[in-house]
Amino acid sequence: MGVSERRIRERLDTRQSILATARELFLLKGFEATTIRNIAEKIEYSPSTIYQHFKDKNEIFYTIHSEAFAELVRYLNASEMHKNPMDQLIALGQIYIQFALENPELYDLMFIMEAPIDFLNYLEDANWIEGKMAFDYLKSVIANCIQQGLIKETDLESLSYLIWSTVHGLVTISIRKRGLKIGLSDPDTIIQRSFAIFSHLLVES
Amino acid sequence: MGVSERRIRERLDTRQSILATARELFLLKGFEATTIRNIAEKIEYSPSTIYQHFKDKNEIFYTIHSEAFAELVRYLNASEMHKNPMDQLIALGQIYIQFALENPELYDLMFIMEAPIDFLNYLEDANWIEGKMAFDYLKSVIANCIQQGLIKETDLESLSYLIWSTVHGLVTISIRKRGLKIGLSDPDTIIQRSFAIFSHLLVES
DNA sequence: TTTTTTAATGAACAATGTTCTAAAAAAAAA
DNA sequence: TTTTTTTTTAGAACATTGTTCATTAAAAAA
Repeated sequence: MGVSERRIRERLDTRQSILATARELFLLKGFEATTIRNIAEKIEYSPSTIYQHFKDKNEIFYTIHSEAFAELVRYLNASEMHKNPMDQLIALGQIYIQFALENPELYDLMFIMEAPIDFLNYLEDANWIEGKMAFDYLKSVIANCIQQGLIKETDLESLSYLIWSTVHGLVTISIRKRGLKIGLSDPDTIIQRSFAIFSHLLVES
Repeated sequence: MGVSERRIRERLDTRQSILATARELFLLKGFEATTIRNIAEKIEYSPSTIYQHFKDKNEIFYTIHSEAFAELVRYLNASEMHKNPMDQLIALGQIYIQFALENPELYDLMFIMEAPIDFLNYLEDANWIEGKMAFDYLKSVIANCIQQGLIKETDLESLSYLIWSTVHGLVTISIRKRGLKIGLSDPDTIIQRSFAIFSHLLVES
């Protein structure tokens, strides 16, 4: 009897349409401005139906957040064209910045907003697997650099965290509008220029 | 007639009590959980009264945000005990990190949250003077380092932005809880360890 | 056909920021 | 002192929000 299979499929379909609509509205109007009723209206269901698929609003956006990591990984994969791990590391940083600036709302969801990550606290023993995997990948590339003597050996974890923090800081100042109205000579290129300096610091160490 | 003076004084008093209460509740419960009605109840006025002193909720918290910069400056002043500008620069970074970790909600208001800074967009030709002044101060210290040959000469603006971004990134990953549940060996010291590496990169460049 | 399980809804709740009109209080004028 | 004007405060109201819950509709199983 394929009847229960169909029902499962249908259930998954509405779940997917909830997510797709939530994502669309979120990218268009932001997290707070995207309401459950907005989503419900667009998929032609009542608001209550959404709560049969997701515990609350945070869970919806945590799910989108997770899917966004697949997108980031697609971006980051382009770095593997470089054989030299130092080149790859720098490419990784540039691509990370590119992703953040091209998808500021998604980046927000992934690395800045509290709401989606608070959902993790609701689960017990929940690890942030998407973040952990991305960070582990960064660590592995840096480990290669150290192994080949391209970077002076230091604590791998600290150095990785530093590099992540630096690119994260560069893009979040911009995303949260703290770089504007501060008297920069050329606000549009400041991130690239700063990252270039950081790259030199790393290479020449 | 000191009557109008008294009225002005009284008006300022209630304004101050609004701010003090808003700040108190904000530090206790956060921005969203601090409601206009909360504040009104605590100062024993009706909610509408608050709107005679502030345009909206964002303006209240923009004001608190501005006052918080005075607190940050108090912290940063301690760096002037160092005569060597390189020592001062590193102290500056450490103090900045200390301020952020000791006052995460204030830091949030100052450098992460959109709401208070969106208030600036409401004004025309408004500059973010608090942020600009702090950034200019950082630039001046770095300029001293370059002048004394302690840092290889590069673009002052980019380097300043890089250093700010790095410490900003270090603390915001922590404040927005992205450093947890990522498998760090010692999450409590990762910021210090990473900043130490960054300091070495700067000194040895 | 009847029973049982599942899905979906609509109404309702409590809370929010904000506005607007009416009342109260205070100051100024008569 | 009484009246008028101005300022201050309050209270009700509005439109929204996330979320819940009892009820209805639909589908599947018996």
